[in-house]
Amino acid sequence: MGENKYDCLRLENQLCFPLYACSKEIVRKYKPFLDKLDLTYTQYITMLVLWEKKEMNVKEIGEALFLDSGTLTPLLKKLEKKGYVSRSRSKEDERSINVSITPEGETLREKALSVPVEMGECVKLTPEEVETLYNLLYKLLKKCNCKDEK
Amino acid sequence: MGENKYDCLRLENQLCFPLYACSKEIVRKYKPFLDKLDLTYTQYITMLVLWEKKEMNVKEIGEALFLDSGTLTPLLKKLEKKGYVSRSRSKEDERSINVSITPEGETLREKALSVPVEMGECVKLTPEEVETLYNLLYKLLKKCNCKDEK
DNA sequence: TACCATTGAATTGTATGCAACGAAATGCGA
DNA sequence: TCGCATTTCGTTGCATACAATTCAATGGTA
Repeated sequence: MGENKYDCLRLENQLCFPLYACSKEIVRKYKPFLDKLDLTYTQYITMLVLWEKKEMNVKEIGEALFLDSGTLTPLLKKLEKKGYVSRSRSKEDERSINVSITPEGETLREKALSVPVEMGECVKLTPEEVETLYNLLYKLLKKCNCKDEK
Repeated sequence: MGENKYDCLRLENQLCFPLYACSKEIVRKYKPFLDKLDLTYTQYITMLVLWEKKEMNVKEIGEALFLDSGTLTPLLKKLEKKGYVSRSRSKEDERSINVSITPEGETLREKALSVPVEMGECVKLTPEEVETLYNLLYKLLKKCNCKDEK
C-alpha cells in the first residue's frame, strides 16, 4: 500500500532526523539550568571534561568532545574571560595550549551538581531504556568515527 | 570503588553527550553526498518534508523539523535562490508564506535517491538495532517536546 | 465596528560548528 | 644539521540554531 520509490526519502524513514532533533531538544532543555551557571551547553561539556582531567590541551579536548579548534579556540577564550579556565602555552611543546581549571572553575563544579538532577527529571525514559539508548549511541558513534574507507 | 559525588558530572555518565556527538557525526557523514546536490544537511531535511507535502508554510515546516523562523527564513531564501523552492504570501492569510517545490526541486529529488543508499552503507548497525534506536529516540523526542511544567 | 490579544514571519544578536587556510613549532630522515 | 612533512592552534567564511523583538495581519469581543 502506498509504496513508491521515494519512500526512502521520507523524513520518518531517516534515522538521522530523530537523532538531530533529539540532540537539539535536549540541549534546549539544558538551557534554563545552565543559564544559572552562565554556561552554554558546549561550554558545559567542556567544563565536564576539564573538571575530570584538570588540565588538557586543545587537541585533547577536541578529541573528547568531537570538536575542532575552530569551535574550541573562541569558546575557551570565553571561558577564560569568565574566569573558569586559564590558558597558557605548554613549555614542552610551544605549539600546544594548556587549558586548566581555575579555583572559580572548581567552585562552579559545586553549583553544577544540581544540573544532572534537574535534567534527569526531564528525561522520562526507564533506566533500561536509557541504558539501551546509551549503548546504541556509543556503538553508532564508534562505527561512525572510524575512517570512512577501509 | 572510586565513587565520588562528582560522578554524575562525568561526561561518560551523560546521555546527552553521545546524542549530541552522534548527531554531529552523522550530519558530517552526509556532507560529501549532499555536496553533490548543493545542499546542506538542514536544507536537505527541509527538502525532504517539502518533497512529501509539495507546499507548506514556514510554521508547518518549523513544526515538522523543530526549527524556528530565525533559522528557516534565511535557509528558505537560499533554497529559493538555488531554484529548488518558491516563496509567496498566502492569499488566505497574508501573514503566512507558502513555500512550494519548483520543477527544479522536483528534479533534484531524483538525484537525492542515492543519498539514503550511500548513507546506509555508513551506519553499521543491524536492522534491529536501528529499529530500537529509532523508537527510543522518538519516544525521547515526544517526552522532551511536551510543555515543561504541568 | 473599534480595540486588543494572538499569530506568522522576519530581524537582530549571540554562540556554535566546521572546512579551509595560515603560521609557528616540532620531528624526522638524508 | 638542513630541509621538509607533520602537528597544533588560530583565523576566516559560511551556515546554522535560537531567544528576543518587531511588524503586519487576523480574529475575537464589547
